[in-house]
Amino acid sequence: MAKQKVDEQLIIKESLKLFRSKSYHTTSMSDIAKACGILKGSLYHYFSSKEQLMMKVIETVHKFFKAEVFSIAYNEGLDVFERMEKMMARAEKIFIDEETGSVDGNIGVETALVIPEFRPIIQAFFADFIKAIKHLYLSEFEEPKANGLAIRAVSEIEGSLMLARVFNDKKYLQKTLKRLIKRIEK
Amino acid sequence: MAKQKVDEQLIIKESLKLFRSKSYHTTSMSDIAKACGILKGSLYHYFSSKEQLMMKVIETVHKFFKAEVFSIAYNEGLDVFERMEKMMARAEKIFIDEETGSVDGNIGVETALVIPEFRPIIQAFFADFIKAIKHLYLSEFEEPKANGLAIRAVSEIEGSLMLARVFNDKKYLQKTLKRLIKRIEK
Amino acid sequence: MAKQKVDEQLIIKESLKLFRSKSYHTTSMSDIAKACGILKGSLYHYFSSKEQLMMKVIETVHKFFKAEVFSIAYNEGLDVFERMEKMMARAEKIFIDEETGSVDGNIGVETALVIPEFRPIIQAFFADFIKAIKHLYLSEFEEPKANGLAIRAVSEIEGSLMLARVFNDKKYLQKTLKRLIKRIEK
Amino acid sequence: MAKQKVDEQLIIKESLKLFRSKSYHTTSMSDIAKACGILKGSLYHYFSSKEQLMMKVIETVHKFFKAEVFSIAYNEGLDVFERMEKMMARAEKIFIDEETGSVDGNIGVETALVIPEFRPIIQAFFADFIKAIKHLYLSEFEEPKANGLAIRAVSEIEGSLMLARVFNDKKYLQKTLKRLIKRIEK
DNA sequence: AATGAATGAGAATTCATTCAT
DNA sequence: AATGAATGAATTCTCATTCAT
Repeated sequence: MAKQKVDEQLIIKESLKLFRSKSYHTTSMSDIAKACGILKGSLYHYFSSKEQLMMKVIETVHKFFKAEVFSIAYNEGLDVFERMEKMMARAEKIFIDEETGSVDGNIGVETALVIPEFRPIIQAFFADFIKAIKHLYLSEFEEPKANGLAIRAVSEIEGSLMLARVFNDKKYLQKTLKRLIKRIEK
Repeated sequence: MAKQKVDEQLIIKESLKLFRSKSYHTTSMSDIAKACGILKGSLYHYFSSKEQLMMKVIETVHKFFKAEVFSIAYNEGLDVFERMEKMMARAEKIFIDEETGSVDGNIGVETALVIPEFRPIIQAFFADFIKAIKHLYLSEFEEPKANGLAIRAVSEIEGSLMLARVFNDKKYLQKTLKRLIKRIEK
Repeated sequence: MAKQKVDEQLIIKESLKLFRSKSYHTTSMSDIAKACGILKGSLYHYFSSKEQLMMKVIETVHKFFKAEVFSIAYNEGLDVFERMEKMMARAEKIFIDEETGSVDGNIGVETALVIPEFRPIIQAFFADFIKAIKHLYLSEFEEPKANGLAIRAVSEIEGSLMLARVFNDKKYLQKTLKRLIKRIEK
Repeated sequence: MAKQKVDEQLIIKESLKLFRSKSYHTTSMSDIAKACGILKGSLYHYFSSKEQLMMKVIETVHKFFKAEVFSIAYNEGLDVFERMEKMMARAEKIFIDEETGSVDGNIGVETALVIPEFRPIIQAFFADFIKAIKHLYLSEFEEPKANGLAIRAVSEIEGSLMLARVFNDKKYLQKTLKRLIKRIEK
């Protein structure tokens, strides 16, 4: 590791890692500070509270998915099937830790929901997720149908993500992603 | 027998309520004691630790689902469609709080991933869930196919449960359950 | 073990074992109850408090040493050397656990001294210990000298008992006891 | 540097006082914090646990004895008798509280037998104590004899320390120390 | 006598946060 | 910006003791 210049981005990156693997509640500010190579007190120069930090983390994830995953759905240069294929491939890469092969959580959505402040940003994330997939289905289906299919797709992804974590087996997720791609083909 | 204010069952019941609405980590032993009308220390008469208590809670939920939900899948007195219909109806009732209409968290899933001791019991729960649904699919499909469909069904249920919580709208769950019933029909 | 009829004596016996191996402060009433095969609350039928129990334990040890060890010093049927020899042999047997060969503490005198109520009974014990040895020395030495030698002997025994425990090696004690016997011989 | 009320050394010093007068088990972290003028939680800035603190305390005592007492035995500038005399005088000053005149407990000996982590450090302390006295005896006696005499000397010191505490009378210790000095003379 | 549920005070420890330097 | 000492409230857990049955 290079001698890290600590900045907001680094803190968010390290927090995300910890929140994903250990969940929000079992990650302490101390853990985060240690991961960043600074002291606990110094975190408060960048973020006024742990909740604030978490919100920035969720927003960052949201932006990242927007730029790296959801955007693919709107890429006019590819056909619908190609877009779905690419999107699912990208999502897979993000959800599965390249080094360990283990499946990382979605920042512990379940736990996060306990804190009301987090709800709107989590909602925004999933709304965009659904919207992107719906955009693809709209090429083939009418409005209410396309929306339902998108919700179902996101449900399947999130549910299989959970099973993958519970059983410590990325296959659960991978099969779902493949199935979703095929479903477009028809 | 001595003066008896509470018993194991009451503590488990109150803990379950709290764990479902507030999550494991944000529920303190103090909260539980208060809900039971006893003092913190008295809880340790019944359960040697918070983790122990949580395990009993998960086991209780597991047993309850076995008796009240999964068992329906094996009821030879009904046809396969009726069984699925009944099962989903029963699950719906359990997942949705009758009084508030809000969707409760799926106890422990989050913690299972953080506290290793919980993992096996959570796995057992989902294994039984998948098995029950697979049993229904086996009337129509061969072994590997039936298993895949069951995993997919559980994924959809869990994923839509999550969306229902995120958006505070039970419809997400209800639509999924209905869809699963219809899927059998065909 | 035969089905123990619980009585004061049994409780004292089991407490002594625990206090000697684990010390007063790290032995809980629960530990004692368990060792006796009864419930915590039942202990209070026999002893009004943990301190009360400890006092009875010390007194019992005192009486036991009086009857089994110190009395030997006053046995006119033996010569002084024989008495010392027998006394030390008896003490050795008591201090060293026959089964494990490990050296048991003196009910944790150090710890016990923290509680003022225990002091007089502990003093009485050591006063009698010194008196018995002094009685032997009086056959050869005058009053102040005999007393000094006895105090020194008890110091050596207690000090080497401590070293034996610290180094987990009964040799420290055994050598001291042998030396004390030889010292009489001259 | 930040606002500084206490430092590691102060905490160790205050802990030592308390452990010596009240023993490890009856001294709470709260007691220590109070003695240092800080809050309980702040102690954990300096020591990660009570056991850790105790270990540092024992080590500090050990170092102190090494520098202030045991070192005297190796002082080539003095003859053997002078060294023993000085060493015993120094030890006396340490064992007897100057203000109260009472004999303080020998920190940790009791706990060493109950908390396994402490045993090695307590053993190291006594090994060094024996070694120092043995060094003096080696000027007059051969190897095995010198060792035996040193062990005996330490036994006498520790045993009389205990009697001094039991009878609340420093004479027990003082006489032993004097006797040990005289024993060299001959 | 015995039970065992309940108490209530107190233990060690954790942690988000503040703030003087 | 950064430090790191200090806070103070909360957390899990322990334990001697009480008492209705």
